[in-house]
Amino acid sequence: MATDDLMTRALEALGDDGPLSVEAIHRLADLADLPETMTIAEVADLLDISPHTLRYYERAGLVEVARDGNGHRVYDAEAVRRLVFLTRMRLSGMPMRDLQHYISLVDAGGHTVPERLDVLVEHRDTIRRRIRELTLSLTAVEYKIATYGGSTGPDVQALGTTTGTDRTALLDEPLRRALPAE
Amino acid sequence: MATDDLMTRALEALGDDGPLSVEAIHRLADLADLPETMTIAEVADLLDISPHTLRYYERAGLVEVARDGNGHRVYDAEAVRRLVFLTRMRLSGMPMRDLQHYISLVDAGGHTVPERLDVLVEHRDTIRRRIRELTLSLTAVEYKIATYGGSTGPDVQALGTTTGTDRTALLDEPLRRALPAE
DNA sequence: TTTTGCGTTCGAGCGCGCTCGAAGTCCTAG
DNA sequence: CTAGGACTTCGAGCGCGCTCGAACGCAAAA
Repeated sequence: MATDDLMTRALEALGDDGPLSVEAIHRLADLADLPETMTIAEVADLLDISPHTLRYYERAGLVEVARDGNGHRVYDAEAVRRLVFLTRMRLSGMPMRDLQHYISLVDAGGHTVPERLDVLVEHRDTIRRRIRELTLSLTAVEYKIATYGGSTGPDVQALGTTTGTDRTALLDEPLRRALPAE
Repeated sequence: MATDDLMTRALEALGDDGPLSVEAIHRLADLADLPETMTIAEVADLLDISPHTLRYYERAGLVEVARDGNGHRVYDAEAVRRLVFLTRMRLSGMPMRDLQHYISLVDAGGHTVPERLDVLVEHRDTIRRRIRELTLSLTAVEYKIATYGGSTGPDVQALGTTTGTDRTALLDEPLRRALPAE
């Protein structure tokens, strides 16, 4: 049930639009059939990050990667899955530090599950806060665009008198109006 | 009408919750009655940034601030409004560079309005993309929390076999399931 | 055989957005 | 008269997350 909720939300998130989401879908769909092993270039390509970054993550202790006869990295499916996770977390704004902490918990064994949950829950809340902030900003920017663009429209009235020079340019009335006091 | 939409969305954004939004409301409400002039400490307080940062923004050419007899900064209402805008933009992730560009357009006069609109529209799209990304990440994290936490629940079945060691710890099946291949 | 290309390690460097410290000025309270 | 505190300028430093370059190794293609 909770699961259904999540699925629904995920689908909603993709609802309208664009190339970015399509890529995302592909990435995720491909997770189903990962090759046994991959080269650094392949993984970099899959995750859309540079080989440099992959080496950096390894140096940072986020993942261990075996070498072949030539000393080249060989990423097995588990390493790739971990990197998918790490990349997603980075993208969602989790700092390297926290990721290192989390990974150290994972590597420490199953008894750290509760602590891992704490980390995840905290991060979840951080993401939620961020989304709220961005939604607010988005509203402000959209309002500004609307009042700028529709100079002929009725919205302009809402801004009050214009002083000839660019007083409306940075005006922040939008949210003052959009958000009733309290 | 478009305006009503925006108001609605803004209110929705505040719907559930917390202290952060409450602060936001206060900040915005206060915009209505700004004092004629303010000191750096007052502005810093209002915007919840440090005096250091305010000086930095000035050095960066984002705002001009007059001095009093003692060489102390005196922020007039317009400067404060601009700083409110700037702070909001920074919070929403607009880089200093873009802000500098935007401000240079504002200072260049009214004929740059179309170009300013371009900047705003682009930033709006950036924010939207970011929100989508975060929403996706949020779903993933929530799913992981759900499957971790409800170890006794039915959700665990969805994860497939556990291999004793921590294979599920970083498993990314959530989105593979949540997002049908397409 | 030489070149091309993909990989390796190591350490340094960079871009961003602050953040801080030093040294000085000025006003006010005790 | 002195001490405290809030301010000034200036330049340096920092934390983050990469990003890059140098010098090298190996292997398949020309």
